[in-house]
Amino acid sequence: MARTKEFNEDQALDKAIEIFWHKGYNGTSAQDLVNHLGLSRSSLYDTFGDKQKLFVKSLKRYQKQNLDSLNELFENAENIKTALTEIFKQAVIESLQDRITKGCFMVNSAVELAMHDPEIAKIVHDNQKVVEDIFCAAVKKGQDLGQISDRQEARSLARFIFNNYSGIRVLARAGEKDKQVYDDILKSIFALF
Amino acid sequence: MARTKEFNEDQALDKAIEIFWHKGYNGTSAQDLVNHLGLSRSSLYDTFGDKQKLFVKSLKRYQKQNLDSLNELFENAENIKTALTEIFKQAVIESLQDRITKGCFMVNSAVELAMHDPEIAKIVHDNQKVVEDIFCAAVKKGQDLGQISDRQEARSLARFIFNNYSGIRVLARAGEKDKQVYDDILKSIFALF
DNA sequence: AAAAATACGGAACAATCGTTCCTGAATTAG
DNA sequence: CTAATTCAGGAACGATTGTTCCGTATTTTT
Repeated sequence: MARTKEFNEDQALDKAIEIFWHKGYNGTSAQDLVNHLGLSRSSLYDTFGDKQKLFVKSLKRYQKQNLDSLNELFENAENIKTALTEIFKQAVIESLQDRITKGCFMVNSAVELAMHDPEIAKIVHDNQKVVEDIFCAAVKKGQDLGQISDRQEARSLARFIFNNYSGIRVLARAGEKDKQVYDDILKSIFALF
Repeated sequence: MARTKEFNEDQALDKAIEIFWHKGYNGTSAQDLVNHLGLSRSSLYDTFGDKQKLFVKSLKRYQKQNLDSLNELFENAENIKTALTEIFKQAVIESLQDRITKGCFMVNSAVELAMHDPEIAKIVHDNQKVVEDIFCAAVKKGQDLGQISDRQEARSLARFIFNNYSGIRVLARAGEKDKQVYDDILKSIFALF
């Protein structure tokens, strides 16, 4: 008996990801959301509750999207070391080409909010754990296949990779546009494998 | 013929650093500043102009303090590799012991503001350049003294070090309290030297 | 002592914040 | 058609935002 929803909730969430990613939580106003999502104030609050709930939902969706593509990458990878370089090279490409560089939504949120919002802190921490596990499994596989040096323990390498990924995303967020800087970092990172 | 200032401007700036570091720019209200600095609203605005100017002054002071201690560390260092490990170990100690972990004020500011405030972007970028140069000079010296492997170029290693330092500070800001995580990262980093 | 200058606390500002509510139009199912 | 539900738009909410201003107290210099 009801009118059907005219907007796609997931599409709206994708829009929310965009603007929260770009401006941060505190930097995004309710008016920004109305403008960017194309929803009315009322629809927005009826659908998502409030700003914090919308943010959490956006961040979780972003996380899922990234984890999915990360898993897919490693599943289809013949060479693990190549796959790892692809991840970093992709991050570099995004950092250089984005006219407005947004870095990583998860990293940005961790820095801005993890200390002050326990719910965000949990998401960030879970994400770290899961990504680390994915890296760790991949490294192990790579070591078994003789594609990655086993002079370092897989867990240790995984954490190291995660750390450098965060660093590069911060660099991007800070607006670094010199490809050589990224390439130098990558060169050092992969000297370890 | 004038009354003298009753508060120390530098001490007030140190207080401002504390609260901006903890809560971020957008997360810190004028009332927060009044409460934490112990100044009246009027004195605060008379002395520092406005919130943005106060933030810029705070960040610059923080930068100077850090650069000074960084330079001092390397000047007095007999062994460069040891000095580098000290820097990271110190960051880890701070990350673990701080009941409320604040990460690095410069990294936090880069993530929150560099995209949206050109003045902050310039500070962040300058800082990156200067720190990178300090690291680079130190690495070169270390390589000359045979304390650091010269399989990697100094500039590349310097950027790599900077990147990992950023990463660790993000990890701290995200609330990571597991020492093993940091130690694993450090182990990988210094396997390269 | 008089005059000049500054710090102070607090009132007050307009603007914006996130949020709620109301109205009327649109669309669906029975 | 009727009833039910959701839409959009905008008015309005109280709270908080960053900022300004004023009156008074305090201190310094002449």
